[in-house]
Amino acid sequence: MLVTINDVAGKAGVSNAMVSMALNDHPKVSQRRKEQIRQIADDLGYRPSMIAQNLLGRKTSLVGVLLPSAAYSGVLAELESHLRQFGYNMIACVTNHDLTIERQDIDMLMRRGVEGIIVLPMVKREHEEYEHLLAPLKHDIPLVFVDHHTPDARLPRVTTDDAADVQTMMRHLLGLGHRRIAFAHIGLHEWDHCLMQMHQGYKTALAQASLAYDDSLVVQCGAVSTDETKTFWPDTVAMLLDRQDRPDAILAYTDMLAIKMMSVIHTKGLRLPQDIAMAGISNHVMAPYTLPPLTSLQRGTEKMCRRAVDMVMHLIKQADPYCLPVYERFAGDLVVRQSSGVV
Amino acid sequence: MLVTINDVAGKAGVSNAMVSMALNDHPKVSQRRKEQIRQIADDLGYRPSMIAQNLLGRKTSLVGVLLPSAAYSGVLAELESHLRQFGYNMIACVTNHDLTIERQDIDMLMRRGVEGIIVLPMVKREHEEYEHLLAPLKHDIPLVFVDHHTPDARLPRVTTDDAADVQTMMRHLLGLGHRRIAFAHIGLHEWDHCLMQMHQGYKTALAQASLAYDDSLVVQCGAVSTDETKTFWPDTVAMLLDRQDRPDAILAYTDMLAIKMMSVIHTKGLRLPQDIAMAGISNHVMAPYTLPPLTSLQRGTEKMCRRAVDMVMHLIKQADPYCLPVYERFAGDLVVRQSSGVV
DNA sequence: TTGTAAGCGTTATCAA
DNA sequence: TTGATAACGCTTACAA
Repeated sequence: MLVTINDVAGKAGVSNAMVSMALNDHPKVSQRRKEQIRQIADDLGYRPSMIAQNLLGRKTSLVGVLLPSAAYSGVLAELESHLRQFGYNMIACVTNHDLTIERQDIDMLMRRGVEGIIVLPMVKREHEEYEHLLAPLKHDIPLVFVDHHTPDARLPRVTTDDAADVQTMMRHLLGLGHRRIAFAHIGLHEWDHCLMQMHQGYKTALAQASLAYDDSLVVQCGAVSTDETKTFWPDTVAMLLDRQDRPDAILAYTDMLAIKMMSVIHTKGLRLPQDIAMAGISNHVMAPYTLPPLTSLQRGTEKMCRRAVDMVMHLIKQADPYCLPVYERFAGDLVVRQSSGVV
Repeated sequence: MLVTINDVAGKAGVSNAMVSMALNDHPKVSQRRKEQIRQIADDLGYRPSMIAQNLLGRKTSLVGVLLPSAAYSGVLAELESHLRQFGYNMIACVTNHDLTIERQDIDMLMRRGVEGIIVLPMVKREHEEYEHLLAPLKHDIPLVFVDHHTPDARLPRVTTDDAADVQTMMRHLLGLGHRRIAFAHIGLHEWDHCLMQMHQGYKTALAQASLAYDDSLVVQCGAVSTDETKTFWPDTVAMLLDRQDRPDAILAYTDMLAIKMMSVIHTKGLRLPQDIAMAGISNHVMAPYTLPPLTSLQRGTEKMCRRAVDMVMHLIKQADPYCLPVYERFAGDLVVRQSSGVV
């Protein structure tokens, strides 16, 4: 069994209240007593139970994180590192894209007394499926959405700046003289906010360069299912490459997709970047080692995570879930390598 | 404020004990009462506080996970998914390879009443630096080490079977007729248990094939620093490829390293796998899309994680941290692609 | 069948 | 300066 405050009090021959005050450096306790009690507490290896402390006040120093799948686990570590700067710990829940599980997890988090919740995006979430997420707000437990499309614009959220990032990459490609630039993705759906934004960024960039938008250059080269399994359609890519009016550059919506496409380009015997240029987004660890090294874009994920944590912390202090300017986007940085055709 | 059991009791005009029993389906409560009380509890949105519940018994349904860096975050999600099968939740701590932080985290986890702790490996941990890890054991809180070299052989631990995995891959390469097989890594140290095991597996495989061990074929092609930053030494790889007695195959200790090395092989104008074959370990998502697709080995990480969770669960029930056959290795599965030179 | 009371480990508010 | 005592929200004997 763990040693309690009463054990210390007993050994020291004082009341437990005395021990509590001494260890919390209360001014009304004499220096001698403090030292004596601290000594005994140390000897016994006493450590105050946070459970008991939590029962008193509202402060559990706990934040819940809901993430849909292992795919986001990198963000988990990122969030934890920031949370601990504030002395907070994290209960992580992998909801597996399941609404029922998400509901149960939120319930559990509230019952454990978390002070805030950070929600990462599910692949698919309909608008009406937000109700359970709003429950914590009723109890003044703030929610922050990360990379997430929310139904209520007043809810605090942070995202990467998908449109801006695509525009940045497009400007780079256009600057290199590419004119027919394809945009490759693995699924465009109403609920995929990120992809919609990217698509928008693609169009905007073309418009700004006074180029016509050609719908046939936006191609789906694979698919994601709800369990995050990704399929890749090499045949579609091959068809794209075989076209008379082959694009002179392809912007893939992730580096992973770009790399997969590059393997098709290579087997087709096309030269990269002379025959066709390639660019990805996400700056994957592998990007510097592809053939040729892949031009990419380092996303603002880290900044975004940090801000998400700052937001929860702020909201926890304010106890008003609607007190912030609520939507912040974080743009990334271009990483130029050879695949885009730099001279 | 959250609604408590007393709120329900007040509204129902009964004692709080009544409510507790009714909601816990205690036999000594009449059916009518149960229904009535449940109705009111639901109306009020009452959910019992786990904090209060935790204060009573020892059961917090909480397990702590210590992981050194974001590099292991994939394992985090894996562990969480298994833990939740048992109704347990996870507090994850990223210790950043820092012993002081690890000590604080363990202290925090105990004060939060976790029932068990799963420890992932630090890059560097000296034997004498285990004391703080043993503290939980003194309080009957079981520890399970994952992929970890422990000082006390009686401590429960699971690892991937590094030696066996390398042997599996070596057998594959030898079976294809390769004789001069190099082993590439990014740092061989006394404390890097995994790499030592792999090295051992490499030697064993050679011995079993009645081939001489050539120390010059074991080459360090990069380095890891304590903050997990990995450097790659292309020049060393180039030198290896330029040697008169160039190896006819290279086994890299991770796919990442293999892919980096392949980029050097390509720029040297050597053909893969005709001039030199390549194999990696870890079956990276990218492995099927390298040029040529990389032969690799899917590690037993998932099985290992599942077992780690099973072990903690078992130990929690047993309350005896030394009650298990303690060391289990999980071997992986060969994934043959073209880079190894399959005909 | 129901209510009362004690206790879990703390902290805080009183008196002494 | 110190020691009782109540309180936090819940469970469980025990008494009614």
